[in-house]
Amino acid sequence: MSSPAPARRRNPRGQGGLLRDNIVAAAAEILEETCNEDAVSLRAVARRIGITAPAIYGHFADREAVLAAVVADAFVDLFEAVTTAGQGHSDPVLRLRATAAGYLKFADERPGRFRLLFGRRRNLTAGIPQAESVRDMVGADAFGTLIEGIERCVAAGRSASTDPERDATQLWIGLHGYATLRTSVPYFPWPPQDELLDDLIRRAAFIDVDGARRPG
Amino acid sequence: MSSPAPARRRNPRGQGGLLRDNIVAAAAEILEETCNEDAVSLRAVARRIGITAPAIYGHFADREAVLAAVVADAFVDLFEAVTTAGQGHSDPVLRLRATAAGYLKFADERPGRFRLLFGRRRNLTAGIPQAESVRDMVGADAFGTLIEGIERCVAAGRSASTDPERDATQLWIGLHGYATLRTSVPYFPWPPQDELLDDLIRRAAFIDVDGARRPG
DNA sequence: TGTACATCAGTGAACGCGCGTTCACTGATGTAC
DNA sequence: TGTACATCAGTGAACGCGCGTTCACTGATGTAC
Repeated sequence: MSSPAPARRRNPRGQGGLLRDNIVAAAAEILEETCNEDAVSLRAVARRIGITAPAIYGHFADREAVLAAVVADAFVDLFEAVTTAGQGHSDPVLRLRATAAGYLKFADERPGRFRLLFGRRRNLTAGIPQAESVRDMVGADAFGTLIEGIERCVAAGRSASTDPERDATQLWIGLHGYATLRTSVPYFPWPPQDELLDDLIRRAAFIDVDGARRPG
Repeated sequence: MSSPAPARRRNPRGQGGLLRDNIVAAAAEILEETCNEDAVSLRAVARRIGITAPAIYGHFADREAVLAAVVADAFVDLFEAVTTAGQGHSDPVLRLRATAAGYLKFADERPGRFRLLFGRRRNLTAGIPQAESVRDMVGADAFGTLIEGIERCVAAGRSASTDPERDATQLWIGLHGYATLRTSVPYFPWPPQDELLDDLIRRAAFIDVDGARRPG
């Protein structure tokens, strides 16, 4: 694949954590380049940083632990991408729209991480308990951003939603379906993203999107 | 993984095609059991049928060709699952609903094939040209079933859709998003499938689903 | 009906590869005196 | 300020594994005479 990185100066004592970060970052890079989690081998990671593979065992128990660290990072990344995308819009409809676009952007720009998060049913999520309510679910923060976005629209009289949680679920499903399908079925004559996003929001959350885009 | 199959009686001359079918079937089985296309190795396939790996080269150029054959089969399977699911319903709304449920059922019962079809962006779809219109797209048959389903509802005065192609796209996106998310985020408090499916159809195709389920 | 033979489906050994993981080790770094 | 030493981040060789693919081959099968 890639040629080995130049020889690396070894970290000073007590700074082993730096290498740990390098390992996770390198694993994420390989993941993004290959979009294949099986391609993230300890040897490939080591090669990229310029260390030897056994050095990784000073920081992680095994290969699975490295991947788990990448997943944890990716969850944080996704949450940040979604929440920051909506900020800066005072109009609640535009805000919700930007939030939704943030999800699509994450999937587009970090396909490897996106696939890792939502791809093969992993042991990584095996320990996560079935949530009774959205409120106490893992990842509730990110999903809550969608609910909140719809609630703002309702409060502003811009959405006819009577059940923001239910409608947020529909919106998430639509966003995720589009994010997934457009990469796996690229030859489908997809409409422009703007148009499709409007359709999604309009239908999921009972919002007149055109009214927000062309006010007056 | 699995212990080798018992010794196999060799096919009579001219019947080599039988082994070819066995190879594809075994590959599909391994795919379903592991849900991981990288686990479909020629050696594992051979082990399962009770032949040696090099024998596969009499029927396929290489490993990629075996996977391509599985994909081709899976496309046919999906199309059949979707079309047959809707048959037998005279009510157009119930018919559309059953068609949509067929998609979910396929994803649920054949997750390995489903992932292979819509998973990692493959070389397999690299040669497929970008479609200008849905009509001349690869897989237009299966998608056409959705369009047709909506058109029937419109014709029966049960759907307010003014653009069945566009609405079928929304329905597909929703179906796919749900099929994907419910397996990768099983701990989410998903509503019952019936309920969610009604929501999807109602919103995507402007249909009063309750009217069809509780007639009168 | 009997025999020699060509066909070809499938075998078995071997190749070079990258992998996860182990183990004993090295040698630069910081510290104690 | 100088030296001996303990620490520990990282090395290098080795293990056994499964992989895709190649190659020369074998031996049951069907056919020609």
